Amino acid sequence: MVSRLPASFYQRADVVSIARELLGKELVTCDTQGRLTAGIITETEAYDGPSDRACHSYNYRRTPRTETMYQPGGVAYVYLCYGVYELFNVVTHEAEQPYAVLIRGLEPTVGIDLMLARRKLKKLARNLTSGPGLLTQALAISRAHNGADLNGKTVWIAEEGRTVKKSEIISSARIGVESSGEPFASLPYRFRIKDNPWTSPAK
DNA sequence: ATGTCGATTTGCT
DNA sequence: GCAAATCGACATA
Repeated sequence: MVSRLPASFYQRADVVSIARELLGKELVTCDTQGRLTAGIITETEAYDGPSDRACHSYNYRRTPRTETMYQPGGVAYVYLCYGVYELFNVVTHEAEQPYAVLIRGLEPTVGIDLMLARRKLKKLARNLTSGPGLLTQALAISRAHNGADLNGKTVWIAEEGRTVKKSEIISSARIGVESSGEPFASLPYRFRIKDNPWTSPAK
């Protein structure tokens, strides 16, 4: 909850390693009223920059939306998906190298009542934070956070969380990227904590 | 200017 | 199981 991952963690070149290492870390937000909400990261996906056709920055595509991905690692990339849901990513690598990790699932830890209220749910269940478009609602993350420094005061990722052994990491193909064609659609860039129920429902 | 499609989720059939 | 919601990016005109 307290000690934030240093910029050096995000600015490494290997986005796949970072996606794996983010499992077990704690994603925290602090809203305008100073209320904290957080959860352990249970599921991630790596987007391998210009060489990855499933990535928004494929072939160095540069638009108002993708501009954030070109910032130095350690900032948030939040974009609107299907015109409806805001998805939260962690920008990695150095400036001008557009790589990112999508956060797809959280195990709620702090401010559960507030998260339930934001999601308009009665009881604690997987659909509170397990899914990329759901966890942003629960933590009140929006495009206002796009470009936010992950070492700042509104959103950050804490080192303490849970230790995840390599043997506990399940890798598989990413979700919703079939149309990117092979080999991109089959790359094992989706990572989950084994046997953790707080992972996204999509297969 | 207009049409299609997407790193998703929900609600209804 | 499938369509709707509806913004940003792209292709075509």
